Amino acid sequence: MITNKQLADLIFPDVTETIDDLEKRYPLRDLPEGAQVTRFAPSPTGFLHTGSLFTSLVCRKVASQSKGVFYVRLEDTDTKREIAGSGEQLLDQLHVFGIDPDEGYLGNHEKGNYGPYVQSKRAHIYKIVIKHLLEEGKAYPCFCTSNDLEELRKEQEAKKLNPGYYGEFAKCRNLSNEEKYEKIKNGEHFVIRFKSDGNHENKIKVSDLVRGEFEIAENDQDIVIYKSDGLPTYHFAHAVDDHFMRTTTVIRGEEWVASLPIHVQLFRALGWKAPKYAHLPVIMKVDEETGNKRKLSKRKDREAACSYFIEDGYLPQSLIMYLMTIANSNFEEWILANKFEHMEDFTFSFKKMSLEGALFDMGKLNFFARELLVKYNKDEFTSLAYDYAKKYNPELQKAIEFDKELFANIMNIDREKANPRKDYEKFGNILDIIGFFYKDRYNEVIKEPLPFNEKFSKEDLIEALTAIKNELKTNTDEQIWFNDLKEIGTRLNYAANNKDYKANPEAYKGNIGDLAEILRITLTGRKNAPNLCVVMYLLGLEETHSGSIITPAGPMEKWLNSSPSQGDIHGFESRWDHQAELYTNTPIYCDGRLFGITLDLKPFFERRRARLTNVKNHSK
RNA sequence: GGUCCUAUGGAGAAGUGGCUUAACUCAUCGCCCUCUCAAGGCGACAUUCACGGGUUCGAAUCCCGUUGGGAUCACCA
Repeated sequence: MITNKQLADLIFPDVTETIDDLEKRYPLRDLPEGAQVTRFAPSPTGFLHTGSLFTSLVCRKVASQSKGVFYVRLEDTDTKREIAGSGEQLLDQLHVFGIDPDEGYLGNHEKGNYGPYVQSKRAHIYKIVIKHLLEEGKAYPCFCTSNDLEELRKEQEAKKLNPGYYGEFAKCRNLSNEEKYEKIKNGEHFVIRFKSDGNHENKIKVSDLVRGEFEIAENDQDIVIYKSDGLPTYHFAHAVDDHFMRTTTVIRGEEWVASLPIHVQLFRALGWKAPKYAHLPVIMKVDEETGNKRKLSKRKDREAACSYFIEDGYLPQSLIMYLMTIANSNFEEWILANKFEHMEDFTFSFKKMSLEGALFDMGKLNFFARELLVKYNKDEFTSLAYDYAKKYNPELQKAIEFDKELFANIMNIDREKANPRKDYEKFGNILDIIGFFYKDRYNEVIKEPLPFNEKFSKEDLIEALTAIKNELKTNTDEQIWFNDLKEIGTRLNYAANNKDYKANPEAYKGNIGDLAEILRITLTGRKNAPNLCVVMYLLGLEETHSGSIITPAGPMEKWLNSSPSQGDIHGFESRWDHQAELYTNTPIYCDGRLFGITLDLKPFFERRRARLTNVKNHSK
């Protein structure tokens, strides 16, 4: 007659310690009343997922505000999926987002008295507990092969029964100790299963910090707790680790709700008090193919990886702020009232968390990101942008290094003032916005057809630009500059103010805004660009062509004197397709410059340095 | 398919039986301001809370059913 003890000794001959030893080695934590011990337990299988960042944010917050402990545990029991080095990376990324654990696995080292914090290094601990379970007859070795299990599943499917290893289907459960002993002696591969005493018909009450109480069927599956590779499965490791690491609050993704009965059962069988659970909703996105919501997917969605936001030049804090609005519905009002500052003072509550997974909202992220970025002065902003560019964006780095002061001045347009512009949400697309300042990016800027208002004919545009070219002078004084523009406008019959124009639109060609827009589009290639007066100054256009702003080179002159309807002068296709009814196939796009205007910026860039300082902002 | 969760506008949501002719934020649109672009100010955007029943003097709020969405059913976590 083989006893459980003998069987356990056969399987784990080296394990001599007991659960009591472990209890002593990992004593209860000495923490103030109400302190929560939370943990983030990632697998080293890749980069930090946005959902994981969300979870760890909540963990960090809950621990901090209760004066508890937040630690990281590496769950590396799946050796097949493990990606070398990703554990360290995970920690680095958390740090970038300002989430630093108090304890646990910290990448290059461990900290704390409840370790090891890497599961593969805890194998001996799991064995102690499993041996105990074996001795108590609450666990047993199972010799079924994957083929056996596959057949079992097919049989169950045919009979329309719940699939799995349970009750009468749990063949190895009924093996005698002699049989088990024999098989092990013979070197048969085995796993260890937990012997479930649950009944699928029974409902148990479970409680969740965000969902409240609900009922769920008892677990009747004899789940694997010890794999043939000698490592535990998640369920078992969770029970053991969170018990001995003295976790008070398990915060994890919603996908774990379904296995809660297993965990509850495990804790009960071990005679341990289960932690509190909080299952967080998953961040979703609408799938473009199906139109349905689905979990943010690392493979399909770039925003699923936290690194994307960093590489695109978002301030980490903006993502954190956005995630917090998902975490607590009252956060948004709070942070608005607090002018986007000191978000660490916000009190998080599980009750204010929505149960449904929110759709990731890029627009809202951008909103927070702009509000955050607008707080920096030009030098802070420039240095942040430069730090980013050096790491992730060589193009931007080149632009900044070309002339750092110029860059700072561009960034300063309408910045250091009461109601600053909010042009930038991230550093990654800055060049798309201000590329026109840089000569070597100019062709990029005018790649698309320029968005001139269709109400103006080509003749109107020529007239306006020619006048501007000849008469408008760059000025650091916005008032003078604009008066000049108005004068030109008035002469060409553009209403000097909007009221006049609105009162009698027929009497005018357009209003001064239209004229400014024509100039803006010509200079910048866009309908909205920073303050034009400053733009002109920074472009250094005043030094060319005896004070005129636009330098017409050969093609322009040629074109201005040619008839608009003749054929393809320079071999470029028409860029005016949107005005097809007027100018179909009219070749007015010359030498890579729209409208035949060659903005030959070279001299400006060569001579700019001297004039870069002292740019006035004339907004009140 | 079984089990669990869930359902308020384009998005995030407040709302727990009468205070709601449904807060607030983002987005969108409009107006105002203005000397352009912004910024700012103001306003519009769910006569209705997935649908169908019921309870009630009264329901977005409670109950039942239907439908939709999500999660989960591994020697993965």
